[in-house]
Amino acid sequence: MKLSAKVEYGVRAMAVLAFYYQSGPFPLRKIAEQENISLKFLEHIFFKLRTSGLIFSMRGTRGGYMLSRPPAEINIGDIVRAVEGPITPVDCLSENGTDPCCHRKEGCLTRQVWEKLRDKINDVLDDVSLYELIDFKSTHIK
Amino acid sequence: MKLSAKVEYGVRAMAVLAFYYQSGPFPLRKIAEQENISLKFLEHIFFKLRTSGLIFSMRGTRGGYMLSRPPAEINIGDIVRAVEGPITPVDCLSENGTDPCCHRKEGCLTRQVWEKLRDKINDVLDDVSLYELIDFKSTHIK
DNA sequence: TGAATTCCGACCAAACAACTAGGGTATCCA
DNA sequence: TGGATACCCTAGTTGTTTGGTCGGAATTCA
Repeated sequence: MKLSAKVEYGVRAMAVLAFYYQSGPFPLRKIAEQENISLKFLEHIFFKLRTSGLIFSMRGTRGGYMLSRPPAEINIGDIVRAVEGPITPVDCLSENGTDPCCHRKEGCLTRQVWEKLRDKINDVLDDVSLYELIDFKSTHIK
Repeated sequence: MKLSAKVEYGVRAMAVLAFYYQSGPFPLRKIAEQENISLKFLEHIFFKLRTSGLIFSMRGTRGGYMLSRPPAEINIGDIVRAVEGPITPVDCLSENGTDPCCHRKEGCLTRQVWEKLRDKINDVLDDVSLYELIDFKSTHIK
């Protein structure tokens, strides 16, 4: 029941982008330095974030990444799902019906528990936006 | 963000024990057959369930396992934590303070999100007891 | 005794996670 | 135009976890 390091890094990196939103494209190298994350590793994460449409990129000497929506419109759940894929506490809930547990949708006793769990996890993660994250920072740190 | 197969098996096996509660010790081999789980693998799982105090065992020819409390007093969260250990969405939340994220408890922006996530997961899992699981079965299947 | 059962430690193979390496390509600016 | 910078892509490496097996010892009961 763990999130991966990729997700942690992804969220922290996106928080940086949120903080510098409206300052033009922000280079990955700086994020890597600020957050002490391997640049090469971050590249992989940002590939997923970009193909998920959460950010866009600009190449060249003054290039970098930018959020494609305002921080208030990007929530943690978006980032988690972009980096890790859809949240499925047990394989039984994913759509490829190749597992023996789910022959009978009615008969799987535990299924409804896992469904509720999945929904609640999504709820929590979708309830916090990047804006709230950096707003907390501004209030308590700066 | 996945539960392990151990947890799935553990919950299903505990549901069987709940169903045969008050019928004396129930042998692991029968559970393995009913639920189509490797007996040897189940042994590992039941070691954890036993040392966590959720079940007790009786050796010998008519031995087996029994719930140590009524089904209504054992919830899914108990089983998950017994088999997988405490739920910690990110390592940052576990108590060994060896990670770089948590020098400053106040400054970790994302920490409160993960804390809320952890709490909600526990809430969902603690909200369903074995009794409710097998009661659902009795109502809809039998 | 012998069969059925729990208990216990070691072992193993495959998958996964967390990086790392290194080059390729596009773009920008001077 | 040319070099600097940044993004893009493939693949390998290393260590841990997961899921599972094996063999055997201890215990109980008929």
